[in-house]
Amino acid sequence: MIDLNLREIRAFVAVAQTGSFTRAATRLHLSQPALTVQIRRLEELIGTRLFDRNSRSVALTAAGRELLPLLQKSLYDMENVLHDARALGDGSSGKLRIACLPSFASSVLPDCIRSFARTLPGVTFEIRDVVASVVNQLVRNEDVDLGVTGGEVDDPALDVLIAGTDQLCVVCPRGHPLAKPRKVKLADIVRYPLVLTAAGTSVRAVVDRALADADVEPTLTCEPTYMMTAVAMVRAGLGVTVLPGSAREVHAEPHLVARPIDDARFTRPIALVKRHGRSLSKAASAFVDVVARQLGQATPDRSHTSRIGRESHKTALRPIKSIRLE
Amino acid sequence: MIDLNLREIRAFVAVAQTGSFTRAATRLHLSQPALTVQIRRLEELIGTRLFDRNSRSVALTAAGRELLPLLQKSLYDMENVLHDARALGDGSSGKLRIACLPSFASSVLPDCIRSFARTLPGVTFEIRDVVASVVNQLVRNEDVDLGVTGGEVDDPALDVLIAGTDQLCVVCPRGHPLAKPRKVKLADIVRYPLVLTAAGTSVRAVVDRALADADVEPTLTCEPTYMMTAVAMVRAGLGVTVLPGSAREVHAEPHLVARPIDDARFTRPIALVKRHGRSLSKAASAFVDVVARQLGQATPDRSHTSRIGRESHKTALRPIKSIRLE
DNA sequence: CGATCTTACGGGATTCGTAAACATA
DNA sequence: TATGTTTACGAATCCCGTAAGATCG
Repeated sequence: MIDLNLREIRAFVAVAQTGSFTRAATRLHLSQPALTVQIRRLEELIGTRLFDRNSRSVALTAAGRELLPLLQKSLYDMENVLHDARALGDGSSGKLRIACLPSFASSVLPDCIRSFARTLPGVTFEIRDVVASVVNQLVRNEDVDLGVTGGEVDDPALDVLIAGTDQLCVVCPRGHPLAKPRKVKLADIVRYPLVLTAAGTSVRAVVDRALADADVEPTLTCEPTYMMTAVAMVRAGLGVTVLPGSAREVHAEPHLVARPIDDARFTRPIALVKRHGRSLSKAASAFVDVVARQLGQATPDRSHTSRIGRESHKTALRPIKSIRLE
Repeated sequence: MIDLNLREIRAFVAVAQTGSFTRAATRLHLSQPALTVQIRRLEELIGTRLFDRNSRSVALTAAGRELLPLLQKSLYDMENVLHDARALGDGSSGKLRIACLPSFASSVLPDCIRSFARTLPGVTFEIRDVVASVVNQLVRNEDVDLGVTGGEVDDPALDVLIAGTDQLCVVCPRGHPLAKPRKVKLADIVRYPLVLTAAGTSVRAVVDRALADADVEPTLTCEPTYMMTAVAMVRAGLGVTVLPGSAREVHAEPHLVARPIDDARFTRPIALVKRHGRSLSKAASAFVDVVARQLGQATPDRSHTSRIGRESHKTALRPIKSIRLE
């Protein structure tokens, strides 16, 4: 194994280019005798003279002439890689892999990425919008760097970086009785036929538990897989549905209204998680900061009851204020 | 400027590949704490963690994962270049550029190359067969590593490595009066019409000086540029010619005889030269040795008078014994 | 003789190995 | 608790800069 220093190659290149030890030493910010030693070391390492030199002239030997372009290219490549490595290190480049709940992916996440890209434009993203259980699995397997998941996180393989809650809303047509009262209670909701997303999502888990708690059994009209389907069914008058307030689908229908449910059980835990035992890259922790800031700005205000339609489209790029930091 | 050691990259690769500091240290013949320090140095240099590690597991970080293939490739390339460099250094590869008199190029040189290639097959050759003055100029300009030149060498820019003489021969038809006598003298030759190669060659210079010395003026039938032309003219009966005994053309005509001239002035100095102040590569000095050995074997014997024809073709690959070491 | 490379040498930084401390499954 | 990483520290080495020496044009 050849123990070589990049400095020695730089020294060789510098002497070859300047044709003088003295000038090369100046360029390298080195004393000239030190350069002599470096070149000699390199020559001994390689096993041949690289320069024919005397007090008046320095010239490449045959071996040096053949080696110069090769070593120069290797040095250049290596320096490029190290440069890239530094960029990776300080977070100014790299790829951030994120698994994310669909509701978050379609609401807060795009703004986070936009905001993030303003300060670190070199970072690219790989987003996977999947249900909570898959998010957890992807983070566990280190297939992603960060995960936005729903439900309680009690997996020791997962570290919670940001915890929050997502306010669940009841979605009903404008003019529906539920659109009127100041506070919507669980008891009010179960009076109407319900459309609920299929089992497996964290929202459905929350709703089922709350219903079981209250020992009520609502009429289930339908159990679609996608939230957008649920919205369409409500629009068609098949009943009302319960969705995360952060979900973009909630605001997609002009004739529907979303109202927060005044019941502590109807909040869904949301967490930004990473794999336990794995550190975050600079870029990743910068992203965590961005998400925290984005959510920190969020004020749980009337936007829950905001009417859907042109107004909401105007503000479509602003974060949806359903998620609250804990 | 990043001051990096190849050892540190090897350490990174080894740990990444083995997934363990201990195993990597063993592979690198290093104590494990030393490895820890090396990795830490590299991490500080790059500015980011490369491994997430605790007492039970070692895993690449995101940055490490992206960097590993890049650094591995750079390391691989660099090691290849260094390997090639060593091969260049010990003479087992490289290109040898030689400028050479045509007579030498067609006689002794091919055997030297063949003999050389047996021990150092990795070395390639670039041969230029040119007249003496051009040989000298090419060596002076460092366009070639070695030169085989004719005539006295008094250029301070040229170092003589091997000095020898080339016996000049008179070439005449079999049965010609000059083919008979035991010793051929200058006076014998000038009785016949002469074919002499054109001015500029070292042979012509030698002959001209000898003739001037003796104050004789021969009949010049023709002054061809190429020795082969001279031989053809002698074959056609236009006269006799004087050629270096080493020239292959001398033996190309079955009906001609070459006889050494018994006159000290009819020897042409031959020298293997290099550029003054430039060292020889390992391969080059090995080649000088081969040439010396080849010429050392040469015995200035009856081969001068050897009849031309099938016999000479049989021995065509053996060195032509006209050149004598000094 | 002057410009430039080489050698000599002392001080400081680097790097190694040993031993002890520390951490995690 | 056992395995494996990190920290601590002394010793050897490496590497630089200064100063003196050597060499070629």
